[in-house]
Amino acid sequence: MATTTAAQRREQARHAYDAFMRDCPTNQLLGRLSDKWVSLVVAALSGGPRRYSDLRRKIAGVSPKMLTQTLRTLERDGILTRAVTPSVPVRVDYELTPLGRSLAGLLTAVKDWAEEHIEEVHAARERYGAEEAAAG
Amino acid sequence: MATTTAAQRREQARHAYDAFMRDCPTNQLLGRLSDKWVSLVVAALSGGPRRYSDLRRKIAGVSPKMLTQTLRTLERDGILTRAVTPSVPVRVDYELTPLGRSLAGLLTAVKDWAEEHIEEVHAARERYGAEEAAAG
DNA sequence: GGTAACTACTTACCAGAAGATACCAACTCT
DNA sequence: AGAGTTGGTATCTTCTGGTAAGTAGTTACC
Repeated sequence: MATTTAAQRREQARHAYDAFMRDCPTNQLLGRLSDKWVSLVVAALSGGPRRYSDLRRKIAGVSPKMLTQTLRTLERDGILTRAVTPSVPVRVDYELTPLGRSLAGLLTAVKDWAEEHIEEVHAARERYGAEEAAAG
Repeated sequence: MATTTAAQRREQARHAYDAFMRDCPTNQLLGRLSDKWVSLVVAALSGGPRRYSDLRRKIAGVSPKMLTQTLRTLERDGILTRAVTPSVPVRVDYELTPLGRSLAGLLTAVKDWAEEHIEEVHAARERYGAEEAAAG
């Protein structure tokens, strides 16, 4: 009976690592995931594969440097795949892996939260500013 | 019949804003939420109110500068409240607002994902490194 | 009475990361 | 021949985050 189910192993993993610890590798991983460009790239790819220039147009304001950098680290971490088609001109497609798709739901949820609650946040900022002025 | 339900207004809000746009305020908000310290602070407070030094101990490796900065912006944005008790020595409690609690679930989900999938990410990095060496 | 400790910060400094911009090579289209 | 497409580098400047030290107000200790 030395069998361990996938659920048990997941439960073990949850307790073996703690992102609150500075030297825990999950702390570093959380730092990578907590990135605006990561959120936007993963959200953009959640609808299906996209090309480099396609992502550049979709994610307004991203510089080629940051887009390439973000895509490379996400590829390295197994979140997405990079497929080069040696046509003319060359064509590069990016697509989420199953691992990436499991993450996409969570990151798009945060993005959607921002879109849904921006007005409450703005209202809070105005209240904060008013209190500051009254107190100052 | 000019009535609009809360659900309808939420739906409108979802379409009025687009975090992919550089100049959309939600893009900026997403940038604030996509922060390691924000994730850790909100996750730490999701279990109930905590004091400053309590947070400092819980979130290993955070500097007083970043902790204060993070707490101030989250207070300004209506995610948490700051309550000063003028005892001796002074005591400051931080607590999530209802808005903050609605966000906490999403951010702790990302943190939990990191803890659960760190080994898959490590495996992907090793594969990537091996391919690089073979190709290089 | 001096000084060490506790609280919750603030400030100054600097390395490294992020961002904007320009440029590249290869090819097609007009 | 000149402009436009592709998927990026290279470079320069600005900004952010980490480190380390200082601050204020009170109390406990010797």
